[in-house]
Amino acid sequence: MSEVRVRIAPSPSGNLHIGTARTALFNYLFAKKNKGTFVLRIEDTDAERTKQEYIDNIFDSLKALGLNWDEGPDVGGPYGPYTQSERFDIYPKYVQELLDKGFAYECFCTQEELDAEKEEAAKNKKPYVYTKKCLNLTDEEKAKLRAEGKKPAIRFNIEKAQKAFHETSMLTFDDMVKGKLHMDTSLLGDFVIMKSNGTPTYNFAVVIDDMLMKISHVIRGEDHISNTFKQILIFEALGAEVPKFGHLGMILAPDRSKLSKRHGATAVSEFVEKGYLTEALINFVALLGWAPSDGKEIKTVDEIAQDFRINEISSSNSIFEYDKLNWMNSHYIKMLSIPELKERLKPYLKKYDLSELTDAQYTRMVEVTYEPLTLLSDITDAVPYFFGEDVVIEDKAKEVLETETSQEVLKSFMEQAKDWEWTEENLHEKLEAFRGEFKAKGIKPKVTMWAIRAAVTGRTCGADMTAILAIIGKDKTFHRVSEVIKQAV
RNA sequence: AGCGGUAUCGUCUAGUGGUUAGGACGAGAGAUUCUCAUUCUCUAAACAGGGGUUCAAUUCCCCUUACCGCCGCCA
Repeated sequence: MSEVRVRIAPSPSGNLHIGTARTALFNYLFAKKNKGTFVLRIEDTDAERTKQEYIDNIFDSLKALGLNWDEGPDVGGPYGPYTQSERFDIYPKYVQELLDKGFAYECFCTQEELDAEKEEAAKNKKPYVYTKKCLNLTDEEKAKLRAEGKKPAIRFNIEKAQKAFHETSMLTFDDMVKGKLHMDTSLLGDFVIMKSNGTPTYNFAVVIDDMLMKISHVIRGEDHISNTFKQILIFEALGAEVPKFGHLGMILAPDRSKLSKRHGATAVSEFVEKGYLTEALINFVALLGWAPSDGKEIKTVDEIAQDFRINEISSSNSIFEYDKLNWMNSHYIKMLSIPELKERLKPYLKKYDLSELTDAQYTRMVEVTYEPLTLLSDITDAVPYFFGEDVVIEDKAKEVLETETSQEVLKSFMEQAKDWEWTEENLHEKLEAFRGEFKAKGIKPKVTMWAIRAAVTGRTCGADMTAILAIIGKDKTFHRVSEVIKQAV
C-alpha cells in the first residue's frame, strides 16, 4: 500500500470552528494510526473573506488541541506551497489541459443571464442546471465576445468526462464511512472551474492541490458529498489517481440546526476563553461519532489513535450537547496538578489582586476551590471572599445571619477564637470542638458552620471553612465577623 | 421540487437473525461531608411507523415519515 497522506484544508474566513477541529482530529487519527502524513493547507482563494488573524487563530487552535501537522504553510514540505493563494500560477496549466482534452470549455455567460435562468428555474420549481449554451460556441463567436471585452469563465464538461470513464451516467464510489455512494451525474450542471478573473474555484483547486500533494485519503464533512462526484470526474479527466474518500456526519446544535453563534461558542478559541480545556474539547469531540472499544471514554488523542478505525465512525449527524462536555471538562480539571492549575487559573483571576496572597496562600486557595469547577472561568465567582477586607453578604447568607442562633454562635466564636493559634491544623481541631459544644446544646454542626461561613464569606456555600479561615487570617476573619455582629445590634 | 445521506433511552453511543437491548452524560431517590462539589448505591429512560423475507427481525429488503446536506464565477 502506498503512503497514507491526509490533509485538513480550512478556509481562513473565520476562527477555527469546532466542526473543523473534529474533521482535523479524524484526519490526524487516521494518519497516526496508519503511520501517514498529516498536511495542513490553507484555502484562502476568497481574498475578500480571508484575514491574517483567522490564519493565526487556525494555527494556534490546532496546536492547542495537539493536532500537529507534518507539512503546512509554516513548516513547509515537499509539495508546497501550502497556502492556496500562493499557488495561483499552478492552476492555469491544468485548466489548459482540460480545455485541450475537451473536458472543459469557455463560458461567456454573464452573471445577469445566469441569475435570470436560476430565477426562471425556481419559478417553475425545476432544479437549476446550467444550460450548456456556451458549449458549442464557434471560434468566430468567441472572438466576437472577446472583442466585446467579455472574459470567459471555464466550465467542466461533465457529460464528456462521465462518458469517457464510465459505462452509464451513474458514478459510484466507496466511501470509507458511508459505504457505496451513487449519483446520476447527468443531473449535475457543468460547473465553473476557473472564474472569469482567472482564479480557480474551490472544486478545481482542491483537486489540483490534492493531486499534487499526493493526498491518498480525503476525510471531510458530508456537506462535501455532492462535490465529491464532481471532483472524481476531474481527477479522472486529468488522468490522476482518485483518492479514497470518507465523509463524516455533521455536528448539529441541540435544536438540530447548524451550530452557530446563537448557540454559544463555535470556535475552539471561544471555548477556551469560556474556560474549557483543549484536552476536554478534543476528547469530547472524538466521542461524537466514535466510540472506544473498551468503553473508557476519557482518553488522550494518542490513546484514541491506537483504537481508531475509520470505518467504525458513525455515519449519522450528532448533536453537540454541553452536558457531557461540561462533565468532561470538570473531570479534566480534577486531573490537573496544582501547579498547573495555578497557572491555568490565573487568566480568570484578573479581577482580583493576587498579590494579596502569598504563594503558599494562593496554592492553598486553589487546592480548596478547584474541585467543584466545571469551567476554569468558574473560579472567578468562587473566590471573591479571599480578597479584600470586607465581603458582600448575599441574601441567603443574610437570612442565616439574622437568626438568633447565628448571632450566638458568632459571639461565642469571637470570644473563643481570639486565643486560637491560627494554623489550619489547629483551626480544624478547634472548630471541631466548637461545633461539638453547640451540638450539645442542640444546634446542628451544619448550623454552627453556616453562621461562621455566612459572616466570613457572605455566602452559604463554598470551600472548606477551616482552610478559608487559615488563608484569610485572623485579622480579616475577626474584622468580618465583628462587622456582622455590629450590624445586628 | 430534485438528488444524496441518516434513523437504538432526552443526548453521545454499544450490540445482535433468538439478549433481562449494554455503557456514558444528564434526570430522579438515598448515603457520606460544615455547605457546594466529590464519592458511593439505587431508579426511570430507546430499537420512528408500515409492509415483506424468515420458525424467529431492533438487526436483512421495500415503502412512508422525520431530520440533515447539496443544488454559487463561496469554500
